[in-house]
Amino acid sequence: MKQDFLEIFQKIAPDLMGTVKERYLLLRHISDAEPVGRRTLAGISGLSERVVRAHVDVLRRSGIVRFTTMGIALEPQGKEMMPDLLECFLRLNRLDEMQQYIRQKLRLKEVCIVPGNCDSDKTAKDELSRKGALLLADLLDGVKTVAISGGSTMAGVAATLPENASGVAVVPARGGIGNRVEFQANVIAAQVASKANGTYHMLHIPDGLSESTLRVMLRSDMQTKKIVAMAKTAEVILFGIGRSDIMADRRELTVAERKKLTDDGAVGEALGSYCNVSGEVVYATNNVGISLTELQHNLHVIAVAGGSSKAKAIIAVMRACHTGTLVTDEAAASEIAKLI
Amino acid sequence: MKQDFLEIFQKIAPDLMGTVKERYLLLRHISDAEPVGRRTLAGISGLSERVVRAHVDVLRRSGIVRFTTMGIALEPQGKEMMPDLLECFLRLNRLDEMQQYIRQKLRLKEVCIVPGNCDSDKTAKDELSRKGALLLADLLDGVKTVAISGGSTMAGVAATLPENASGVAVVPARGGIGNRVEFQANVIAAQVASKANGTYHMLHIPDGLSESTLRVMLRSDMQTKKIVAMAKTAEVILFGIGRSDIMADRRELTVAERKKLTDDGAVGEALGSYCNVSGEVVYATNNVGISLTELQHNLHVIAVAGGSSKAKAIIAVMRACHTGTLVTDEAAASEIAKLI
DNA sequence: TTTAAGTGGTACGATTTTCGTCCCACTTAA
DNA sequence: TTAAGTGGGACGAAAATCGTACCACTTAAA
Repeated sequence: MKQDFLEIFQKIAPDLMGTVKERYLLLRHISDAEPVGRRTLAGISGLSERVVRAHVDVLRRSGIVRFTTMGIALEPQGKEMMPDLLECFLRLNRLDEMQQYIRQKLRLKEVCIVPGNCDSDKTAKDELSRKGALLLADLLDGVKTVAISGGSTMAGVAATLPENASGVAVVPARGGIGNRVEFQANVIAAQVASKANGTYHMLHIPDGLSESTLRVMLRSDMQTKKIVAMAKTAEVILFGIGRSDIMADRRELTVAERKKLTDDGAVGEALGSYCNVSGEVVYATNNVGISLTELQHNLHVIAVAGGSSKAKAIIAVMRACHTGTLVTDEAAASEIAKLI
Repeated sequence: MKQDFLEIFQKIAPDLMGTVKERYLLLRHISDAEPVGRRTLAGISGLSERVVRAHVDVLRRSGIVRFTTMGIALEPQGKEMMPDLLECFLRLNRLDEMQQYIRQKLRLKEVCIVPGNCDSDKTAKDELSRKGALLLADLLDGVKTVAISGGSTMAGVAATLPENASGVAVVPARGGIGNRVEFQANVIAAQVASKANGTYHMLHIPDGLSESTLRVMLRSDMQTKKIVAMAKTAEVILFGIGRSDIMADRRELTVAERKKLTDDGAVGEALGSYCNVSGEVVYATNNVGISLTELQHNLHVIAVAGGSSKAKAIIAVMRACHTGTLVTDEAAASEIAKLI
C-alpha cells in the first residue's frame, strides 16, 4: 500500500479530521487521568462540556470507554488499543504541534506542513506545490490582483493550480532572474493567469543592471512602472524561498558580492533580498518589484518552500517578512523547530 | 499497521464513517463516469443533490476533483489515489454489501459483521462477543426483561457487557445443558444481571428429561412456570447458534437420536431446536423455555455466532427464526453469502 | 442554426442538529 | 457530615445542514 489510509482519509475528509483529533485528544487525557469527569475533561482539553459529552458518548457506544460513578474510564479493549492509537496519530500530531510552534516563534499568520522531504522525495515536492496552489485557489475569488515570484516551486504551484474562472490579474513580483525560461516569474504569472482565466502582465527587466541604467529604463517605461505598482498593491503575493548561496550562483554574482554575502551571514533569499538568520536584509539585488520589507501592505502573503536544506533560509526570510502564511514540508519544519 | 488505522478509525469515529463512505462512493462514480454532473451523481448514488454538492465541494478543496463546464472530473492527483482508495475500502465495502445481501436473503431485521474468523482468531471471537454486548447494552434502557441462552459466545457477551444501571430482569432462555458451569444459561443470566445491576432468575431443569417427568416437575413448580412465562414475554432475547453434531455431543444424545438428526439433515441448533438448512425444525430437546418458532412475539431478537464452520448452522437457524438481528463474523458471512 | 438536455453557481427558508447552560440525584473521599 | 465531583437530563438558542427552487451557460444532438 503506497499511501497510508490516514493520508487518504485526510484527503477525502479533511473536515472530519478535527473531530477525530478531538476524540484522540480526549482519549489521551482519559488514559492519563482515568477515571475523570466530563467537566474536568473539558477543562484540560479546552473543549466545551457539551462537545466532550458528545464525543465520549460515541466512544462509550463503541465500547472504548465506560461511565462510572467516579468518572470516565477506559474499557479493557480501549486500553488495548491505546498504543496503536498513539502511534497512528503521532506523526499527525507532531505536524500539528510544529505548525503551532513555528507560527508562534516566527510570528506568522499561519503555517502549513505537508508530510515528507522535498529534498529527497519528488512526491513531497508535488504535495508542497499543490498545497500552495490550493491555498491560492481559495483566495482567488474576491481578489483582483495576484503577484507571484519565480522559481521551481512557484512553477509547481502554477502547474497544479486548479482551473477556475476568477479572472484575476497576475503580475510577476520581481523582474527577471536566471536563464531557465520555465522558472521565470513572467512565465509563471502567465501560466497562473491562464488557469484563472485572467489577465497577466510582464516585467521586461533583467537582473543585475546598474542602478543608473535601471533608473533610465524606468523613466522611459510607463508600462513597467504601472505593473510594479500593481504588484505592490496586489492583494495576494506568493513567493518561493531560496538558499542565498544557490541564488548567488543563479544570479551569477561576482566573487566580491558573494564574499560580502557570506561575511554578512546571508543564508536565505526571497524577492531579491538576501537575509541573515536574524531576519535582517543584508543585500538586495538591483531590480524592480516588491521587496521583502514591503509585504505588510499586502492582504495575503504566502511563502512556499520545503526541504531540510532550506530550513535556515526559510527562518531568515520569514523573520524578515514578519507576517504571512508559510507552506513548508515536514523535513524543513522539524529542522526549523530545532533551530529556533 | 496501515490496516489498523481503518479499524481504529471505525472504533473512535463510527458516526463519521457514513460520511466517508458516501465520499468514497461518489469518487467511485465520478471515476466511472467522469465528467458527470451533480444531479446525475445524485441520481446514481441515491444521495440528494444538496448532499452531493457538499461532498464534492470538500473534495474540490482537497484538489481531488475539478468542476468543469461538462461536469465533475477527477484531478490527476485524484486519479492517482483511486487505486489506493479502492484497496482501502474494498474490505469495508465487502462487509457492507454482505450485510445487506444476507439481511435480504434471510429476511432478517439487521445483520452485523465483525472482521476476522472466530474459528482461528481469538480476537475475532472477542470482537463478536463485544459487538453483541454493545447491541444488548443499547437496548437495555427502556426494557424490563432480557432472556439469554447459554454457550461460550453468550458467556463472552456477558463478560464484555459494559456495566450499567438499567436494572433489567434477566432470565435464562432455556433449561440447563452440558456440564461446563461457566457456559450455563443460568450462570450467564446472573452475570448479565450483575453487570446491569438488575435481578436474575434461574431455571433448575436439566436437559434430557422424559416428557412425563418434565410434566410432573412443571406441575409442582410454580416458580419455573413463572420464569418460563417471563422468558417468553421478554422484550429482548439473545442466543447463540451451534452446529447440530457438536450440540448433539454436548447433550450426549443417543446413537438413535443422532442418526435421526443426520437423516433429517439437521445442521444447526439454537434454543434446543435442531434445524435443517431449509429452516425447518426437525428435532427439539425436551426442556422448558423459549423455542425458536416462538420468537416472533419478542421485540428484539439477537443471534450471535461466528466462524466459517458455523455458516450452515447459522443459515438453518436464522431461516427457522424468520426475524431478528444476526451478529456474525467475516468468515461466516462470506461462507453464508456463498451458500445462499 | 436551433433546441433541449445538462452543467455549475447562487439563494433562501425550513428543518435538523449541535451547542451552551442550567439543575438534579448520586457517589466518593476527606 | 460535608464538599467536591460524578453522570444524566432538559431546554432554548445558535448554527449547520438540507430541500428546492432559479439562473446563466455549455454542449451536443436535431
